[in-house]
Amino acid sequence: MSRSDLAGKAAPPKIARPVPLRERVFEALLELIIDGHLRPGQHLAESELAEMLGVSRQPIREALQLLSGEGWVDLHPGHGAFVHAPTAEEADQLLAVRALLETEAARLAARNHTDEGVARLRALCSRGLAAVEADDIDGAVTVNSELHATVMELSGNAVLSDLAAQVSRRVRWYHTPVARQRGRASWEEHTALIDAIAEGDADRAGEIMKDHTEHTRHLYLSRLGEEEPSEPLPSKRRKRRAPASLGN
Amino acid sequence: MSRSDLAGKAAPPKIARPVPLRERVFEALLELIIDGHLRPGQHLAESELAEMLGVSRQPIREALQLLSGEGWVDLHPGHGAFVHAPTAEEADQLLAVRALLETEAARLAARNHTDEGVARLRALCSRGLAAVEADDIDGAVTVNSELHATVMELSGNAVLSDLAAQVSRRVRWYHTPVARQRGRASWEEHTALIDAIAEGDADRAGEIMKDHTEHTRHLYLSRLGEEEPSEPLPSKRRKRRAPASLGN
DNA sequence: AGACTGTATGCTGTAGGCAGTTGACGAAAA
DNA sequence: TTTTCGTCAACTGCCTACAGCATACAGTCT
Repeated sequence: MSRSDLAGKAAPPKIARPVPLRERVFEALLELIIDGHLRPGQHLAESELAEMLGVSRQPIREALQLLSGEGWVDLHPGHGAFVHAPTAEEADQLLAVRALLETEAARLAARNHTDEGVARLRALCSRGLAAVEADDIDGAVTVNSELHATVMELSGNAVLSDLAAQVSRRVRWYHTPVARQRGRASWEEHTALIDAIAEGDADRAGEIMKDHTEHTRHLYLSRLGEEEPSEPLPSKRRKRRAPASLGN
Repeated sequence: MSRSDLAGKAAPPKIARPVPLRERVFEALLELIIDGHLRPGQHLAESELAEMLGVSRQPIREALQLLSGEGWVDLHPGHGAFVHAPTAEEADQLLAVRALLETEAARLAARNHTDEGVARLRALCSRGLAAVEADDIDGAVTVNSELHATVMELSGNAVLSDLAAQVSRRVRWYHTPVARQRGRASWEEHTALIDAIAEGDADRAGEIMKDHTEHTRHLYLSRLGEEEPSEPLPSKRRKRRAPASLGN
């Protein structure tokens, strides 16, 4: 039976699903935000974006709401969307939460480790080291994300994985410039992490991951201190409110 | 000057901002889902909902996307929205993540504790105990949520708080029936937790919160085992695919 | 001159409508 | 009887249009 053969074989690469327009708009706007073309605090008029991207307002609206859900833009009812203005305090909190989630994931991954999973991790680690040797920063960052995502997957907790994915995406906003400085050291820590996971040593894996993420966190904070000496400590909690009327 | 008088006085209760329709639709649909009027796996046709609620399709769409973002419905491009079918495995993972986030929040809250914050916690605890004594389950659940939310707030990490809020809302889907059984014990643990926070003992606060959340988690799992003896262990990972599998 | 009010403009929120696609049912052929 | 193809209905995705509100400006009155 030709039919059952097809049904039995295919499926994995969920073939040919035309990507909804709202998601392409989402990606486009996200890139514009990360690139800095749309600057923090800037008001995003739907009509304007619609004309700019050559689509109607509807997909724009939906994309903006997706972006709002992930914290990239702030939605003020009746006033529209504004590019989220990340504060030093928020970045710190984000990195702290990431550390927490990743640590737990490493612990769980060590507990549920499989040969196949460890092999995938080692493969990614090799690729990452190669990228660093070749001075390919973007590649290294990408592989780094994949590796952390894989650890998440191996944790076996899908909910944890989803949450961490959200957080990681936001973290990558600040992460790229830091990656250069971390360089090799980061990947040596990865190797140690994988060893711990392979041995099923949950506590050690968690500890390594915690140190690993805290390293990047502190590196980020120190970098920030150099660049913006005016606000070295995340103390001021200035809520940026865009329209005047919402002010008080 | 009459003007400055007015400006100086009012403001606190952010007067009369007409709630966007999509949010009211969101609430309405959420209630329908939790109530069980919309059953897991059910297909949600936009036109149908629009007519049912007496609004246009647009706010329905936006509400569905909000619901999707929080995991209440699954959105399949080209096929529409389906009420999410929670599995035992997912519930367990959700409760595990909640435990993780709450534990960290308790630790941070203890570190940043203030007299004012502790006072608020104690007030909530009293209200909760009163509700339990009066056999007011719904009230107890509400106060319980407020208390946990307050601990989150006192942690000082807004990102952590947002994530936990998401998770908690989903947890409450299963939580209500369990609350009855937890009863008094839960609130005694709360009291101990607040004491630890008041003393600034981060480790103890974290430990208590961990035990506290794990208690409810295990209670939920054991309850589940009684009701659905066919699936006592969260082992089967059956990925439910909406369009095709609606047949079975 | 300063403050207040009326008007105008731009935006968001919502509605309605059209085209493309998907899935199902039924009819015809093997 | 089973398989396959054609037709049809329903729904989603997207676009356009309108109403309500907020803000900004200008004119007028004190």
